[in-house]
Amino acid sequence: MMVSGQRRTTIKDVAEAAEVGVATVSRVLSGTGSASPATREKVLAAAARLDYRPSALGRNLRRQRTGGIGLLVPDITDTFYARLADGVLDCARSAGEPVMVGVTADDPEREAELIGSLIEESVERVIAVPSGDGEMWGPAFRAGLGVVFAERPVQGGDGAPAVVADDRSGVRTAVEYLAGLGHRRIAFLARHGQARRVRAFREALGSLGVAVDEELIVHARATRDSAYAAASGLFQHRPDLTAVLAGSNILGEAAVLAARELDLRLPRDVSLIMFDDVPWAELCSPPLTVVSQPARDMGYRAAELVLRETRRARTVTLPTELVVRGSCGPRR
Amino acid sequence: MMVSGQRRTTIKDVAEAAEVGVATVSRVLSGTGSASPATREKVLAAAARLDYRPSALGRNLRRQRTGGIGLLVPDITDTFYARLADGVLDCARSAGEPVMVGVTADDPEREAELIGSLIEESVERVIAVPSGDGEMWGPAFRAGLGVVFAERPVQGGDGAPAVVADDRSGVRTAVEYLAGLGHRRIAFLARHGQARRVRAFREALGSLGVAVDEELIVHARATRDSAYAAASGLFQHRPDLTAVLAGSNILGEAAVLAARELDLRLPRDVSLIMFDDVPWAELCSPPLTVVSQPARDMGYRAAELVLRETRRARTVTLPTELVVRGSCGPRR
DNA sequence: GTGAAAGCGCTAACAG
DNA sequence: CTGTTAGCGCTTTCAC
Repeated sequence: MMVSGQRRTTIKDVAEAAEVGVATVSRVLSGTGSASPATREKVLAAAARLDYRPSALGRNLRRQRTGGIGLLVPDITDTFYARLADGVLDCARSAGEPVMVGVTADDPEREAELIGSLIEESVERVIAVPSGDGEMWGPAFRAGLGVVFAERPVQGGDGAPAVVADDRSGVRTAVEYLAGLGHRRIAFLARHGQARRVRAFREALGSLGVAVDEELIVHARATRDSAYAAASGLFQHRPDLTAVLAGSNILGEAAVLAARELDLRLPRDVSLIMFDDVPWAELCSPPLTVVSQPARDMGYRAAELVLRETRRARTVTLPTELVVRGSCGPRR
Repeated sequence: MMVSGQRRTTIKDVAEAAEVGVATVSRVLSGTGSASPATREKVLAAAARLDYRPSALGRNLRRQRTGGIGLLVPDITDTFYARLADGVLDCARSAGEPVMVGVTADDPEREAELIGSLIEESVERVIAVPSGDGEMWGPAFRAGLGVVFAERPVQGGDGAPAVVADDRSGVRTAVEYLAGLGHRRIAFLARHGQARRVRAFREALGSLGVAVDEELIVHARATRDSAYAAASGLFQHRPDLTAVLAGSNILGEAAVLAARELDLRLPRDVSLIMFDDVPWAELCSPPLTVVSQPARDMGYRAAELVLRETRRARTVTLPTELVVRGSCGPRR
């Protein structure tokens, strides 16, 4: 029977069992250096017999570096970030690296705390969807962290690499499609932190010769409640709008709900395009036209980047695609 | 300008800067033992000035225990598990514990690998949705890991605690509701590993005096493709069924898609109840009647449990609730 | 109240 | 090819 307070099997135990020195065990097990076939066998056998697992703690402390990578997302419940995380996790797993996940709730303060605890854990690589303006990343850079941003680049990001979707082209394509359907009063539901998309929205409108109506650009915080309030408020204050571009799936969901609540029919009364393709977009009534983003790829690429080299700052831009379904119609 | 290869600030640096011994620094910073107000100040000041963060590596190695907790889920992309993870992450954050997340894809082999790497990282507490029959958990128990299972208990689980939803009552309520609507040919779309729910389904049917038709119990693997294949196959092979209970939101999604593809109308041609309430259930057409599960709470409770004491095995069962919307109708 | 010193498990020099 | 040894950063006796 197994007692609860058993000591962990250490490299020393293996060395004794195999009747060799600890260094030899280390060499054999880590594949470094050389060892005679005979000793190699003895060590392997002993290790297997004792069910030995080298302690990452000891190794990391000695080598002065931790393998693990940190992942900071605003909300793991949002399928976009869940898919992003999935990509990161997959890449990390094939590299054998553990991943520490933190949820920032898009709150810079919470983000700073999480960065702090990552540093404390000696995590030296982190992939993050930065909150706010990414103002909390100074300490991280100073601590020598290898950072790759995802979804949103950071302004004064000291040239930290980022993996982002092609917002400009995504927004432009959506707006042009809407304009082609005759729409002129197009609203944009944005989350805080989507400055790039808002800018792209203004640009797209401008190059189409449509005047920008600032009231039609509405911002929400990253919660379902805030999203709903924003969408509902928009529909009520501006019953003259004929189309909406939602900056995220949460905002799209809110828009569908709010429209339904106010008895606005899609696409008869109002057309809707949502950023990010999610499984339910097809199940919705009507099926939603979306700007799909390669969320999983973004995560995977970010992980690849952070595992290689963070020195040379690059920004990887991944393509978006307009997926036309049934939520847009001609201007009423 | 900051060079890249800077050494991490250690307790020794702080000791020197404060002109005290390292032991004193340790005592002050960890709140252990006593120190004179004067030294206390000096130490705190030095630590703040140097922006010192104690290394969890050193601490854990010395104390022979790691704070962190491991979290193993089948699929972080499934909103049920994402919400579960969210609960865990939230609880862990308020306890200041880092969380390492792994995706098992419901594959026992992958699960075993992940368990191994958690042990290697000296993680000593783990929350897991076990894959398969949970046959890979022997080594974990042997290694002295504190394990709490979530969603599914493990049969010979050595009395490891588990936090689960009340499957029996959830299934029974759903089946009774369907039966009350006149349905007799009720199918159950199950994921592998949902043996409890299948059993409950048989029981519920039995106590209602409805014969169990084994062909109406269909199993799928934990992927969207497999779910769709199962749902589609079921509808095609058994056009006589009048109601379906889907064991997960992935299976529910598949059922809606498959039904639509085969031109079966909900709820006219077939009634559908799905396990797990998700945001899109309301957006679906028709809105889906569901058995809601407190996914987030399950995660939170599991984290609380694993952070306290794992010794005394308990199984926490959380209630489910039938949320009636529009996907069920009287037998056609 | 405080400092010196002994390791925790591991790897990388350095001898042999 | 292999064993001995010196730490990595930290906490914790144990003297002072």
